Amino acid sequence: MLIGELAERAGTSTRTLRYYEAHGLVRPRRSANGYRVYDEAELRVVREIRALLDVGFGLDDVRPFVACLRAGNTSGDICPDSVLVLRRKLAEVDLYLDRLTAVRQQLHTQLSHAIAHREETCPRKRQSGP
Amino acid sequence: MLIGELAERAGTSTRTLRYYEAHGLVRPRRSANGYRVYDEAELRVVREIRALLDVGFGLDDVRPFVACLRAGNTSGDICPDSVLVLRRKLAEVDLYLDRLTAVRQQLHTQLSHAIAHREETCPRKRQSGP
DNA sequence: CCTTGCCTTGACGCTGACGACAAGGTTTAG
DNA sequence: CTAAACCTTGTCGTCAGCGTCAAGGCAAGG
Repeated sequence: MLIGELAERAGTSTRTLRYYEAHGLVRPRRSANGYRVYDEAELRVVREIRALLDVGFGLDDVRPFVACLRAGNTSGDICPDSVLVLRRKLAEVDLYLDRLTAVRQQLHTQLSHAIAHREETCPRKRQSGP
Repeated sequence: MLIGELAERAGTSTRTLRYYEAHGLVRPRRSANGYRVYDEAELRVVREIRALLDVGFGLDDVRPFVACLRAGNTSGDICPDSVLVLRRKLAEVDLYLDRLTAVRQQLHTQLSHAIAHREETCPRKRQSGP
C-alpha cells in the first residue's frame, strides 16, 4: 500500500502521514524507487492516532498507544503506559471541565447583571397594561 | 502615566500594551518626545481586556466591551454589543462543555475496558486468600 | 561626560498539527 | 512522445497572544 492509498483509507492526507512519520509514529518500508510502502497494520495505527488526536491528545501522548498496537495487542489502550496517559488525560479533562464550568458561571452572572442593568435604565413594558 | 507604569499597575507587560494598541484596543496620547501617555481611564480598560482574555475571549470579542467603557459606562458589560458577545460566548462554552463531557465519558470507558482487560490477562490476588 | 533607566520601532520566535506550494522523479496509458 | 497520476524532499504559511532581542533616542543624576 502506497501513501496515497493509506491516506484515503485512513481518511487523512499524505502530508499528515509524512508528518506522523517525521515524528516517529509511523514506519513504512521503502520500495526500490523510494516510495513509502505500508502494510495493513499501519492502517489501524493511523486510525488509532487520528482517534486520539480527535479527542484532544497530542502526538507525544499518542506514542504509547502506537507502541502498544505494534507490540501485537488488539487494542492500543491496554498497555501500562497507555493507561497512565489515559489517567493523566482524564485528570486534565476534569480540570478543564472545572475551569470551564467556573467560566460558564461567571459569564452567566455577568450576563444577568448586564440585563438587569438594562432593565433598570431602559425598562420594557410590563405584563400589566395601562 | 507612561507605558511602564500602566503595565505594572495593570499587571502586564509593555509589549502587551503595545500589542493591544496595534490592534486598536488602547489609545494613548503622545508626549512631545513621542512617549505614549495614558490617562487613568485606560487602566480600567486594560483590566477589562485582561479579565476577558483570561476567560477565553479573543481580542475581537473584547472590542465591544472596551467601546462600552469608553462610552462612559461604569461597566463594559451593559452595552448591547457586549451582551451579544456574552450570549455567544456562553453558548460556545456550553458547546465546549458538552464536547468535553463526551470526551470525558469516552476516556472513562476506555480506561475501564483497559483495566478490565488487564485483570483478565494478568489477574491480581483476590481478597479470599489461598 | 557617562551611566542608568526609561522610552521608541522593527522583526523574529514560539506552540501544534498540519495545508499549500515548489521542483522534480517514476510509471502507466494512449 | 506525452499527458496523467502517482511519488519524493524541502520550505513557508497558518492561528493568537504575546516573549525576546536589536538598535537606538531621551532625560536625569553624579
